[in-house]
Amino acid sequence: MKKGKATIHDIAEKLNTTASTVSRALNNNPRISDATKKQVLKMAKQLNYQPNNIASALRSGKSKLIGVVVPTANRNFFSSVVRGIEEIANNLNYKVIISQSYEEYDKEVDTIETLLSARVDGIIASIGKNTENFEHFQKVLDKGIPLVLFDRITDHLEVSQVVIDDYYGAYQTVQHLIKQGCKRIVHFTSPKKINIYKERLRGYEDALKENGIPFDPLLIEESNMQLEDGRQSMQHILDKKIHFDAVFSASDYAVMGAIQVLKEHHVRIPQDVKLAGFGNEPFTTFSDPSITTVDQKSIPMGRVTAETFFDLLKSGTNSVPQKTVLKPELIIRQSSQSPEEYKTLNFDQNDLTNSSY
Amino acid sequence: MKKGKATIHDIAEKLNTTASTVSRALNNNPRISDATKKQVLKMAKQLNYQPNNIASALRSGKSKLIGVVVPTANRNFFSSVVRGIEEIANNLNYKVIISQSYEEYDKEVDTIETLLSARVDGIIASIGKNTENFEHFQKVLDKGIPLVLFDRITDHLEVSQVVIDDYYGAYQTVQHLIKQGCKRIVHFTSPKKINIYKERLRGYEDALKENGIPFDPLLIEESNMQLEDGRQSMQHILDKKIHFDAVFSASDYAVMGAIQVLKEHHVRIPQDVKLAGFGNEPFTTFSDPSITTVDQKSIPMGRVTAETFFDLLKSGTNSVPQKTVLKPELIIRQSSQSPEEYKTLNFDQNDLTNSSY
DNA sequence: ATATAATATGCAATCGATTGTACAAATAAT
DNA sequence: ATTATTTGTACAATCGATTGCATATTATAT
Repeated sequence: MKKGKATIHDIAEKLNTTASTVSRALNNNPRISDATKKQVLKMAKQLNYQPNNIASALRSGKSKLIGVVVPTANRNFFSSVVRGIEEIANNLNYKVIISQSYEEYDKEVDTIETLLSARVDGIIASIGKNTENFEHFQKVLDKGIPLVLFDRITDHLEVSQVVIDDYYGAYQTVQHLIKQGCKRIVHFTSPKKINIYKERLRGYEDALKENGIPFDPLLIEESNMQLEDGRQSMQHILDKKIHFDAVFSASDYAVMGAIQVLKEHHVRIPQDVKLAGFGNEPFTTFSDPSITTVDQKSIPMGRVTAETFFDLLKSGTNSVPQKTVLKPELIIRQSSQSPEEYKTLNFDQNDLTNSSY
Repeated sequence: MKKGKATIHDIAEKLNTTASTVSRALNNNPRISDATKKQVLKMAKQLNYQPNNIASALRSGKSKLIGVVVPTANRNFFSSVVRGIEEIANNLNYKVIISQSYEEYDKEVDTIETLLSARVDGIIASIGKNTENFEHFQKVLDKGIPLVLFDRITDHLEVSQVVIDDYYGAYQTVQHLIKQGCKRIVHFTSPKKINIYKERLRGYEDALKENGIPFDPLLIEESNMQLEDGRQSMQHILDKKIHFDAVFSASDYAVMGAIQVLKEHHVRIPQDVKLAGFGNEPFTTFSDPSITTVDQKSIPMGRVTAETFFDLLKSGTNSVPQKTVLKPELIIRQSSQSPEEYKTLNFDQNDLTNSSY
């Protein structure tokens, strides 16, 4: 029916006024009388007017878009952070463009480029595992475009950051395992020494030290820490007949793999070996046994990240980079302690062929 | 160092030519000589020129943005579809804005509004469970903006759609369970009779009929089909001492819950009860036992959806809506048949307190 | 050599909203 | 009543790229 979309000019014409007045009225500019505002609003509704954000963005230089770069949206942690960010952003009338880097450096660079040319007002990002060069982020900073990093951060940039205390989370977890009587604790970590894995390793080491348990490099398994990697790491430990009584994995996925392998070898969990992961992925609750893990406070992290971002947006780039550290929470489940019903399950113990642990 | 970003005017000035020539050169317009093009490209690089998509969008009416609405990005299926869409879109130099409706009707309406005012060139969506009114989508169609629906569709709109053959997937699964000897097959479905659940139920019914097995309403459990719902449904069946030997759930999450409850009652899987889900969520591979399920061909679905979308974009809205149906794939795992190693696990059978199945 | 066609480039309007400045009307101050 | 002040609107430039049309240049045909 109606032809092209209505513009402020159409509204102005109908009202025998000008576009500038209409614009100001719509933006609730104090210089416009209430009477005119009311008229304009009414006519806008009548004409089914929808503001053209593109035009507005061009003129004002503000797109009201913010780009969020995550390694993958398909991870509870990241999608929850995004949800937290969206919450805040939408309240402020900003829209969020989610881009995935898929842990690929090239994709990440591309994606930043894309967001910049989409003229986002700022960028929130978590760095991919394989990123070792940060020029693309530096470029963002150089252009004076607000940038906030969360979780996967780097020291190579002067930028606001929001992280959890990975050190503390790991430390608490290992302390817990030790309290459960474990002394030979395997640690799954990544060869990529990005901040989160470095910190978790440090927490592991310090907890051992504090309890007078010697650090044994044989207990450290490096991998990409997906499920399959966890399987291989576990298998590797078993094959080498390394004595161990617990596993602390920097990733929930890897610990899941380890559990599978242990089960296949009829190792009892948690009686013979206790395990803990990191991340509180949903499957850790419904795995059998359920998995002790560290919750990363994803939604709060999203909110805090967004708040940091909007502070930055307001204050301009001159403000000093802020680093916020959130406390993670250790969530103790079956895999690291023996609840009653579990003890009654009575797995067949004759099948314990591997006696090295 | 460099002040404001370079524009085509800056390039033109340096080259002693005009913005229009530069614009055409950058867009590889055949009316510009190769020599000039080369010069322009070189100068663009030199000035670190970055096209202003906003300006381009305003003038051309094409934002090169496409909006994708999913109930939640935090589901393997949806994030994979998005990945498929991105693949195609990025190749064509389009960017994807992902929006999540979180299965909330209001959010969905809002999100569509937001995308429209961001002036996306079109929308790809999967409808939330609670959406029963489709005016917001109709509005998109009325504006002549390309719209394609995938997976969660509706008959209330004349719109291009991409789905898998849910009927076929369910039918195959139930046939499989019957071949395994099952005759009393519980079905978990949703009270929301959206297309996918209707079709899966139909497949279930037809498979039974074809095998001369009577349909028993007592075996149908309706819920929201999250993990907890699956637990409750299973518990409900057990409490009512309804005889059954299999569960076919329209959701992987619900079947996971069912498995937990069955285990708690020391029901042996798959010896006593066989189970199958739908969706091929990652956890179905590493659950114990691993879960038979239906793969929804998410990446291909994403690709096909994107292709359908871009066809529509090219041909204009006058083209007839297309419906594409992809074949899903039944993936048989431990939960529905007895592999060798499983038989040797020897769960304690004395604990079978519930003898009603 | 002149007309015709083909090729390459420039001019200027345009997309729709924003905003600094100018101006008119209304109100207040003298 | 006249000037000063406030209040409300209008004018016109602007953001940066695109594009129909005009024009200049070169190549081809006659």
